Amino acid sequence: MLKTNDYAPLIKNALKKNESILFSCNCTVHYSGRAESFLGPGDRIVLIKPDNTIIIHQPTGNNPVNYMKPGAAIEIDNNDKNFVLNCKNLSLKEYLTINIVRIHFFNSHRMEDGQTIQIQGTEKDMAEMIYYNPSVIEEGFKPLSMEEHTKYGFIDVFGYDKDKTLTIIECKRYAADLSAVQQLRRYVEKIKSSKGVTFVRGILAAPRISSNAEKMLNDWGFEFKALTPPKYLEKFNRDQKTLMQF
Amino acid sequence: MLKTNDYAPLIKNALKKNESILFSCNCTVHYSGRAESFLGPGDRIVLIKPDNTIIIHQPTGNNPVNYMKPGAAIEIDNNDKNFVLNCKNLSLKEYLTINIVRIHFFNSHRMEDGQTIQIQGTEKDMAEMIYYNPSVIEEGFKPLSMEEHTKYGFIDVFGYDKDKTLTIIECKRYAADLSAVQQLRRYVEKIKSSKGVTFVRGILAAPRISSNAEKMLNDWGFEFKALTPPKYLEKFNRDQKTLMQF
DNA sequence: GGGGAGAGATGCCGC
DNA sequence: GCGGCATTTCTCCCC
Repeated sequence: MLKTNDYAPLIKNALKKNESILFSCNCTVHYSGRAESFLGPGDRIVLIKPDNTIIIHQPTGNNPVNYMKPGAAIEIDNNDKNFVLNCKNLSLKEYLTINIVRIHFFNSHRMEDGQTIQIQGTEKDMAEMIYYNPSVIEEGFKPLSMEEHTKYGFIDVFGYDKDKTLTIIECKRYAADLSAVQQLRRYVEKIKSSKGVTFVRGILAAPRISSNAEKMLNDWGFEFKALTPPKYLEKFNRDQKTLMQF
Repeated sequence: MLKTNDYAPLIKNALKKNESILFSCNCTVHYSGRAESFLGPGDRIVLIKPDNTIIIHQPTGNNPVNYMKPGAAIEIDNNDKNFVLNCKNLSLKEYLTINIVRIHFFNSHRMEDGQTIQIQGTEKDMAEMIYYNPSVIEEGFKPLSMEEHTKYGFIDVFGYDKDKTLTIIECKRYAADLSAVQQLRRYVEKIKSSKGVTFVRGILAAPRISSNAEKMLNDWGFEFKALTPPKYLEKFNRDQKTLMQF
């Protein structure tokens, strides 16, 4: 049975060998950086990755209670009284201190993973759907550009309607809120002033829109188009549903 | 040496006993819900909490590559060919499938933790600092309310300046951007129309402001006040700095 | 549950 | 590094 202090060389060795370190312990945690935080004593799971990411989880909840972004320097301050992990990110001016009382279990091992996650159903997928199938907005809509990073902002879809009126479409993959309306308003105003035209159509495309946002949208003369981001894996999804007997 | 399939009863037993489960495995992951995702084969760490949170980490990066929020139902589909964790959250219509090829290590244990993290240096701390020390904004400023949820919106600080002009202060703990200016603009316009006054001062208080945001702020006749959120633990921070020999 | 807004937001891309 | 913006954002709070 290892004593808490005995884990120091294990951690040092694992860090040197670029292993992932996983342990459970009773500890307190201090953080100082963009904000300040303190977490009193309790059992937590600590994950240290080969890129020196540090993630601390309590036994409930989706999010880590404390963490350090990749690239932290990790020092072990180990003596008869204390077992402390001092983590610093000098460029971000962030400091994390884990005071470890007892380690419940410890593991370190090398991980091999070259995969990148593939995600679909994003806002960009929505913009592409509109660009290649402009009739989902309305008949006669002719897109000119998509995902354009101009000095006027990042405009999702930009084109002319059947009456050759300049039209800006802002996509949201989730329910559109007040800030989405204001984003659209910002783009419309910038395009109006830069092109020197008095009217530009603004369309907010999203699965739905909040009541207050819809009111503001109408006040500003913009339009809402109900549209859901495409999920190309839906075939898989249906298969899964069969498999999992939903 | 356990075979991959042998872990099924271990997981079932740990779930029943409300233990936290930690394992490392080679797996593929499918997600379907708000979006769709697929992650090809590789080594990952899987954390399953007693509240049925599921978190999957790759060997690099701060954020989990896949996850399910607390409350997921977990089923084990285990036979000679496959070892699969099927996770569903019916109310959120989210589904996560982990196809496990090999388990590298496994641990489950009970965790005790009743602590809540204490954080300081938030936007609310900024608003309180202004409310109780209004001279940090300017001499003569008299705050009337703080953190007020009115039908006009959530206004950080609201009061009168030395000339008895209605003044709205929007706080940001980080660099103020375009959306912060538009948020202030929204509040000012709402208060103007609801109070029937022609002029309301708008002040954006933040550590700094982006160049474009400052331009928009000036265009709309608002003001910027450089202000940093207070960090009450700074004494601790200084001690830490000494301890850690920065 | 919806709506609004903060967060130690994080992460990505473009300049 | 800054800026602008999406995110399976997450979380909290109020109505």
